[in-house]
Amino acid sequence: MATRNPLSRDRVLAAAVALVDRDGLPALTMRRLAADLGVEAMSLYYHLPAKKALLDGVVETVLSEIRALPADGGDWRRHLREQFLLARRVMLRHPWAPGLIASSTSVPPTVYAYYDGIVGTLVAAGFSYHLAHRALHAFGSMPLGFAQEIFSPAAAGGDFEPEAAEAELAAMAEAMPHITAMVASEIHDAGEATLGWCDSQTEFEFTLDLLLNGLEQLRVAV
Amino acid sequence: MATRNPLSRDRVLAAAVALVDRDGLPALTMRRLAADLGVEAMSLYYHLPAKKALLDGVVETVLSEIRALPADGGDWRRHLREQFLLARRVMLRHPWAPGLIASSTSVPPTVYAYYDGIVGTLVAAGFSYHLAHRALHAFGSMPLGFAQEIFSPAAAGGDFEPEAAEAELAAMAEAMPHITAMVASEIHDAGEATLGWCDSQTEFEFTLDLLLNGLEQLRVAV
DNA sequence: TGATTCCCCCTTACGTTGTAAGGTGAACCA
DNA sequence: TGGTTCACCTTACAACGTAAGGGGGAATCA
Repeated sequence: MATRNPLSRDRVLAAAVALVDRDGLPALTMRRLAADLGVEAMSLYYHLPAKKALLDGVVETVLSEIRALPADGGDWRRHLREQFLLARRVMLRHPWAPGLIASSTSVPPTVYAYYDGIVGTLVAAGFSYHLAHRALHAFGSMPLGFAQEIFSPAAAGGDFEPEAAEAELAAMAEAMPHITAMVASEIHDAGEATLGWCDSQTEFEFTLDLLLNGLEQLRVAV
Repeated sequence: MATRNPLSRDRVLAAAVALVDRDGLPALTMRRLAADLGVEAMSLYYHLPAKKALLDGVVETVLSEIRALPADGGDWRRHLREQFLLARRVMLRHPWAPGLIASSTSVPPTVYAYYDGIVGTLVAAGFSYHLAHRALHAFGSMPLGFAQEIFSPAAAGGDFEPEAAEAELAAMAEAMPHITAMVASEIHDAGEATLGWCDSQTEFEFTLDLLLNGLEQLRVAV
């Protein structure tokens, strides 16, 4: 029956990513992953030393989808903007990845090389190493395509009005008048293309431009 | 002996926070927590429905340490800056909390009230609701006292040179020349008060001011 | 006072998890 | 041909969260 195709670290990791994409992160157990590969759980340990290594490998696999844009001579802001938005599309394909990346302790080596390119872009644009360093920290996780926000799209936005009774809603409005007014104002002004009331793509780009423009001002101020 | 002091949700949560502060998040199991309280594991289920509720409660307990500053009439930037730095001190007391908060799905109600005060500060300073909304997203997790960065203090910074062989270090320098130069430059310029080469307090304040100043410009531009 | 109820904690047990220890057959190399 | 190595398997264990139900002491009610 078919060819005798032995496992490999890469095949295991690819299957793991596919599994998590399909059934979510909690579904990634050694036994289920092995079953997907037509194998017993302990067989995975020949290719990976432990579950932690599996998770690290999954992170590494997802991050490898982020390709570094070649340096063009143009505006550094435009370049990094495109780079980060490109990374963001990778994260949208694997919505569970930001959480996993944030919880993983070590940073894979490929990420260092990736960040090196960003620093290169900055210094080529006239940034001092000192300011480039600050900029890296200020970007936070944006170079990898996500901003770690407290209000996840699922938690906020959708759940605001649906299942709340009218009395609760009134109490809520009294307890937090400003947020209530803000939501009302935003819903009123929205109207057109916005999907819900929190377009994470728009928020991402807004924050990104805020940082890029702020850094540009610091750059020329020297 | 002593007095017959029954458990309560609050006592359980307080013990849980103490346990995690002492032994780390993975040590928080129902059995260990019960043992700390001189009780059997299943007894906890009388006060909490499940482990998830325990974790939510722990998050809630930590966040309750963050007190909202009373609104003063002064500069909004100064006010929010103090507020966020005050929140940061809470997180420094519980370094595991950011990770737990980020991984928790729902946002406790107290946080909504807290964010309401921030929106109030912004609109009182002349922000439109629209811009205040954007600002909230841009702040990310800073109102709670932390910025989710990829390079954790433990991962980067310290581990850069200690255990690397000279050959590896040279290869690393070749593979990522910009970061290498940046580190060298920063170490050279540091000298004085900075602890290591990544003062997270300084980075936090830098990013915070970058956002505050950028938002101020957008505010007056309208 | 005696009976009942409720509160608070306990014992036992189950399924699932990651993984240590060691076995097994095929392929390969001497 | 006999040993070594590879790739996978079987078995087993400790620790996890938690479902099910028991028990005893205090409070409440007749």
